[in-house]
Formats: sequence, C-alpha cells, structure tokens
Amino acid sequence: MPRIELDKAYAPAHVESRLYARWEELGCFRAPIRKGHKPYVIMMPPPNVTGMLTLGHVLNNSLQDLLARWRRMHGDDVLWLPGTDHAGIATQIKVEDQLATEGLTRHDLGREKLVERIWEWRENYGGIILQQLRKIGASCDWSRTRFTLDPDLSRAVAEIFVRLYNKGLIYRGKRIVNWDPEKQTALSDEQVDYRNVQSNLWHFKYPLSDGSGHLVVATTRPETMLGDTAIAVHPEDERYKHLHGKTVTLPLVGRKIPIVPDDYVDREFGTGCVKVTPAHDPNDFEIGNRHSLEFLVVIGPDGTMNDNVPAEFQAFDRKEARKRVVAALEEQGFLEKVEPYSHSVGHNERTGTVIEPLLSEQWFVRMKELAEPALAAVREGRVKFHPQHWEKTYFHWLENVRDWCISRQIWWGHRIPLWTVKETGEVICSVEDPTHDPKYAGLTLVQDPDVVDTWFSSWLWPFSTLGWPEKTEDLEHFFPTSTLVTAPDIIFLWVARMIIASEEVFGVEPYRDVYFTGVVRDLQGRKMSKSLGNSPDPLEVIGTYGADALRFTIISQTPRGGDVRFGSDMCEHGRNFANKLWNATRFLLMNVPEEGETFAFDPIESLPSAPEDLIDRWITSAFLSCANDVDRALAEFRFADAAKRAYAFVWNDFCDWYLELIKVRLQGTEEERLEALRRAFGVLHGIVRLLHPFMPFVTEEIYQTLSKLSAASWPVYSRHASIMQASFPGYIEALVDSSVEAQFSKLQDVVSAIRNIRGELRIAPSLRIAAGLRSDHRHIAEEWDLFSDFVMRLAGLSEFSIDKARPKGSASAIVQGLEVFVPLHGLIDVHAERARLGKEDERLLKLVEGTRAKLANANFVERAKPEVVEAEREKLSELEHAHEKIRRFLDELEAAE
RNA sequence: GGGCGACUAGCUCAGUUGGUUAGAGCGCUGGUCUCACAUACCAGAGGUCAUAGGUUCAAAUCCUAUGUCGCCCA
Repeated sequence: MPRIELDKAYAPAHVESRLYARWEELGCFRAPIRKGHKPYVIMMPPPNVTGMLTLGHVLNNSLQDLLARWRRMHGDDVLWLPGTDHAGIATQIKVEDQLATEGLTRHDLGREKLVERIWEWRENYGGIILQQLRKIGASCDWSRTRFTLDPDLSRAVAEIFVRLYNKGLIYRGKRIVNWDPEKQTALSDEQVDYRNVQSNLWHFKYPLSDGSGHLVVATTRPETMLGDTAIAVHPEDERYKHLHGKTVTLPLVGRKIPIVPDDYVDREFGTGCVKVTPAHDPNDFEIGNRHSLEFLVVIGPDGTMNDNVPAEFQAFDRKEARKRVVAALEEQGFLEKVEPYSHSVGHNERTGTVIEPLLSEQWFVRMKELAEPALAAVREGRVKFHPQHWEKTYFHWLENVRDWCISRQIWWGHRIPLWTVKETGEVICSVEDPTHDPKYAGLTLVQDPDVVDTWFSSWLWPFSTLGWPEKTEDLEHFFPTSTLVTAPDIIFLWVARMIIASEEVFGVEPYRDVYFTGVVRDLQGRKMSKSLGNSPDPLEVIGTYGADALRFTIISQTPRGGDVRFGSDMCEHGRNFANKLWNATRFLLMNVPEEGETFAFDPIESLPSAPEDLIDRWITSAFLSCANDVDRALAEFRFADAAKRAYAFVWNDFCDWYLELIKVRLQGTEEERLEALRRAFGVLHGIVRLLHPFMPFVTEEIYQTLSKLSAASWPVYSRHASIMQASFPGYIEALVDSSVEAQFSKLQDVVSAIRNIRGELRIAPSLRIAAGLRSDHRHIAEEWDLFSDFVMRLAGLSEFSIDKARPKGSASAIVQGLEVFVPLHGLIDVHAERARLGKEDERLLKLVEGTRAKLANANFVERAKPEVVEAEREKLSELEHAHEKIRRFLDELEAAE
C-alpha cells in the first residue's frame, strides 16, 4: 500500500460537507430501538421557524451534540429530536410585513387566506435554521423532525386543552391582560418585557364633592383618569381617615367617585392618594374587586379612547389623549405639578409596542394545583438543574405562579377547540371538530376565534413529538427523556411548564437533567443583538475557521452555566487544535513503511498490558486517566473542563512530549520503529474517539484514514463505517499507574531544567552542548542510562553524563532532589548564570523562611492535621537542601571567576 | 424595592470538601523555519485573588459589610 499523505494543514472546508452527507447516508443519526440498550434522549428546544442560526444556537446545539455523540459512543440508543416552533406572533408578523410591501393587510386576505399564506411562507423559508444546524455537525435524527403545528402535535394540543377544560383547569375570565394594541392580541406575563422609560409624574387635584377642598393624586398615565372609578388611600393613613366613604368629583368628567381605604396604597408615594382605574391597571383591578367598583373601559383594543369618555377625547390614540387630558386639566386648574419620573413600562418583547393593560375576556389555565407536582419533581431531585442555583428561581416562580392567559387574538396557531351552539348557547369542548357531528345537525356551531399561546404547544414538546396521545413505540421507548439543554431565560415560559404538563399527563418528569447555558455576549460583555451589529454570523465563522474550531472554542469557553464572551478571533484556539491533531496524524503517517506488508496497529484498549517501555506505559496511563476525567466531566456537565482536559493531554503530553520522544525510537532499528509506531497509532486511535464528540469532523477524517491504513487487522468489534459507531475510550485500571507518571515527570523536569539554562543563558538552540546529572544519595546511572538518548534529543545535547563529577564552573539546577548541570567551559556568560541562580536563591529563601515560620508556630504543629504538618516538614527539608545547593553553586561561580 | 450571580495575570477563564510554591489559553518579551505543525517549537516576564472586617494554627476558598457589574422578579 502506498504511504498515505495528508495536507500540511487541516482544511475543514474540504471535509465537512462530505462527511456530513456520508453520516446521513449511513443513517448514523437515526435513533435505534434496541433490546438491552439504554435510551438517551434530548429534545432540541425548537427554534422559531422564522429563526436564523445565532451563536446562542451554536452554543446550545454544540452542547447537545456533544452529549448525543458521547452517549452514542457509549452504546446508548440516542435520540436527539429536532424541530421548529411555529412562533405564533413572530411568524404572523413576518408574513404581515411581507403583505404590507404589497399594500395589503391581513384583513384584506381574511383568516383562511392569511393562514394559507403563512404555510406557504413556511414551505419556502421556514426552518432554514435546521439546515444551518447541519453545518455545525448536529447529529440529530432528522427523520423525526417535528413542527409544533404538525397535525399530530395539533391533536396533542387539543387533547390537553380538552382534558384540562374538563377538569375545570381552563376557564374563561374577565381579567386585565397584557394587550398589544398594534397586533391586537393578548400576551402572557412572560412575553412582556419591562423597560425603564423616562416620563413624568403628573400631580392632579381632585376636588371633594362636598366642596371641602381637594385631594392630590400622582400618576404616570393621565389619560386613564377618564376611567377612574375611585380614589384609594391607606386605611391607617391619619391624613385621610376622615374622608373614608366620601366622594370626589372627577375633573373633566364630573363623575362622583368614592374614596376607599386599601392596604395596597403606599403612604410614602406621592401624596398617599392614588387614582383607581380598575379596567386599565392590574393593581387597580384588584382594588376594584375588593371594593366592588365599577370597571370602566375607556381605551379600546386598538389603543384609542372609546365612547366612555367625553366627546372631546374620543377616538384619540393613547399618546394624543394623554396630551389633551393634561392640557385640559391644566387649563381648568387641576394640574398641580409635573415632575420628571422614570418607571418601567411593559413592551411586547418581540415588537417593542407599549403594552396596554386591558380588561378583557380571555382563557386562563388555573396554575396553582398544576404547579404542585412540578415543584415536587425538582424538590425531590427527580429533575436536577445544572447549575443547581436555578432551582431557586424555579421555586420562586412556581410558588407564586399566577394563572396563565393562553388565548391569543391572532390567526396563526392552534385554534381553541371550543364551539358554541348559536341556538342553545351550549359550549362544546372537543378534540374532534363537532361541526359535522349528526348530534348537532341543523344547528349553527361557532368555534372560538382565538388560538392558544405558542407555549401551550411547546409545553408538550417532550412527548407530543413522540406521538402522544397515541401510544407509540417511540413514546414507549424514549419517554421520559434524559437531558434538556436550554437557556435560563425561558425557565418559566418553557421549562417549568413542560414539567407541569408532563406531571399532569404522565405523573412523571419529562427529563432527569436540565442544563442551563449562559448567554453569548461580545467581548465587551454586551448581549449579541442585531441592532448593535455585534453578532457574528456563525456560518461565516465556520467558513473561516471550520465547524470543529467554532464548536471546540465555544465549548471550552463556556464557564459552567455562566455567560460566554465571544469574539470570532477566539476560534483560532479551536482551529489550531484541530490542526495540531491533524499534524500529529500526518507525522505518524510519514513514518509508516512505504512499501511491503500492510502496517497494522491495535486500538489502545487492545494493547497488551504493561509494555516494557516507560514512555509507552506513561502515555497509556496518561491517556486513560485523561479519558476517565473527560468522561466524568461530561457526566457532570462540566463541558469546558472536559474540553480543556482533553486539549491539555493531546497538546502537551501527546504532541509536546510523547511524539518528540518517540522520534528517538523512530530512528532506531526497524523493529523499534514499528513497535513505537504501533503504540503511537493505538493512542491516536483513542484520542480521536475521545475528541469526536467535541470535534466531529476532523476526528472522523482521521479515523477514516486510520481505518484505511489498518482496519483489516482490527478486531471485528472495533471496525466501523464511522467513528460515530466506535466506542468512547474506556478506563482500564490496570494500565493506569501513578508511579510511572511520577517517574516520567522526573524525566520531564530534568529536560526542562536544561532547557531553562539554555534559554536563560542565551545558548543558541542549534548548539549541541553537554549536560550532566548527579545525586548525593545514590547511584542513578542504572535508571537514567535508559533515558539518556531521550534527554539528549529533547534538550539538544551532544553528551549527557550521569552520576559523574560536576565540573567547577557549571550552570546548575536542582529538580526533584537531582542535580542538573551544564558545564560552561568558559563559553557561557557567568554573569547571566549568577543572575539566574541569584533569582532562584531568592525564591527558595523566601519559601524556606515561610515554611520555617509556619513550623515554628506551636499552634500550627499542635492543631493542624498530622499529615499536613508532616508534609510541611518534608517540604522544608527539600527546600533547604535545594537552597543550600544553589548557594554552593553561587560560591563556586564566584571562585571560578 | 426583593432575589440571584459574578469580581483571580493586559484579555478570556480554571481553582473540587479551607492545607505543598494560585494555573491554562490568548496577548507580551527573548530566541528558533530543530526532517508533523510558524495555525508551530523553546524559554521568560506578569497576580497584595474587588475592598474592609471577622472565624481559624491556616482563607482565593467560610461568615459579615461595602463597592462595581450583570441577570431575574415586582
């Protein structure tokens, strides 16, 4: 077989799409249902169907893919289910905007046509994001892709609605809702974004009806005064006690409204009197209920003043009405003062429209009792949050949960499955459309015009995607799921509600673990946003650096659940790492025999135990420890730790030390050479499997190369069409040997010490020099003879003398009790060496003194744990020994001068 | 106003239950195109662990307060 040659640098663009296509062809992503295999299931948080890939998605989905690939390599039946969300308001807006360019509104088209149009839009542009996810290597089961408006999922929505309705958990209520006058729909509390707004606080005089003076009220919303139906004061407020039960006459309107005592009033705020507008403020609504006040709606659904106000204000928009009311009050002498004031105002989180609290009839879910099992699930640890502190937020919300307004006055979404019989007023709640039911023949059935909140379908996602309410094989095998990876900002909107739904329907939790990612920010710590233009396009980043680079960088940058600061440049980290791995492979391949018999090696797990060579034993041991650490880190959701651990092993241990060391053996006899190569390839085979979940493409490409080279000789169970099917490196305790690792670290330290001398003394790298090693305690020749070739190679020596006398006038160092020296032979700067030793002398002196002081402290010796004291004593003796030596070397240097 | 989280090298972050000389990557300085990789190699500099108290023989780590920043809720 001809030698396999790799490009000098890894070129991701050449391999990524090819490999991804192959994975799909092989059906690698399809979730199997196999006897004796544990399922491992992740439901992808469905991105909006209007969505485009952002770095947030990259982070989120890279982590999901990491988990999916890792568990798949452990032999689990992995299902990672993708899909999109119909995103009611966002999507409808998108298409309405499109219509607007044609000069049309949704009313021109009518409901049916608009919905048709939106489906059309979805066919053409919807779900681009799912295509984009393929670019990062997402290994989700595309054959099971779901959309929240799919017929199956719609049925699930109707089913849950009917169940809750029949249990009395869904009711129709007249409440203050968050009304968007522009889109003309209600929103849930969670869809409202409160922003601080600079405005004014207006103080108005309301005259007492008996003519005995006036009260002053402060408000940020003058226009609502037209709908005031009371004045409230604190019951204990001495200033106003005598006024309870009296009335004031509302300026501009002339209505007499009562003064009521209510605890809600903050005595410190303003004058301690508040105007009460029960139909336009949630708090006033409560006051209105408590005191049976009139609920007077003065602002209509379109945000203009309605017929319930004096004619001069009717039909004006909220903003204009405010101006006119203030002007009129001022003119008539009711305006006491205006002061600048900043307060928070609700906005539609999607469109930014100012929300109008409005009294209207909506459908609500009664949350209190549904919340109980969901609270218990997390309290009892059946669902675990990572990081755990999010539990507090979860508890706080659920313990104070309010009823959920689920009806939306838009057209794109799941219709509410309720029909009213026009003739009888009977209400039918039914999964099936009853219109054609013979039972109602001859009667007119009118379906509720509203749709449900999008989240009312998303909360079923963990099981509606598996076919519920049908009892499917998928549902049977894959539910409950395993892990949810999502952002904490939807902990209420989605996470809590999924747990609620799952508890309600199945009495079990929808997943065992929830991992909350952080927010991706720019390098200044700002949130990525379109308007700031600080959000790099992930696809461009992939084009520049490669998908593996982006993934690896973002994974190793993610602090546990903390926010990620990200700049595209940072992807160099991942790109360089992929290239490093590539070149390590390239190097080994260059050493494969050119012609003759097929070269064969065994994957690391198949290596015979206890190889003779210390270096082989060391790299094997180090690799297995690393694999074990990575495995554990992943199991604990410490993704960055896992990535960093693997990185450090591959770069420092494998490339910097191991590959450099085996170069000696690669220049030895043919037998030595092949033996060294076989071991090295065995380790590399383990490394690519270890890294595959992090960097799927480059590892697959290398794996394919290794297969081509040698698969014929591998055990059948380790021959795979794709690395995805190979096993994640396991832990073989017998091959992990800490004494070997300790011994090896001596070799490293000796080499480093010589390099340090070379570097500090400015000895040209090309200059081969002599160096030596000795110890006061025992003869070390035997042990170190084996290593001398390696030390010579790594430290650039022409000669390495072991346990021989140290020539006067040497540069020296003490490492692990060993004396390392480099004879100066007059060609080296004595001054520099003195400076170097002086620095070391100072450093050691400080340590020695510090340690002595510690041990001189009777309290320490008495109270600290004996092993700590003992360790401290040992440390002192070592430090003293080293320090003495350095001192002596310094003296010698003086003498030599 | 209430709650949560963060503050460690110029930058981005590690630092497990208090206990060897606080680490890494990038950046910086000096040197190398050493036959895998300059997307690299070798060496080096750089930190009173936000501040002030406290607990302890011992604090980056535990407690309290303060400051700065961020997030959530109202």
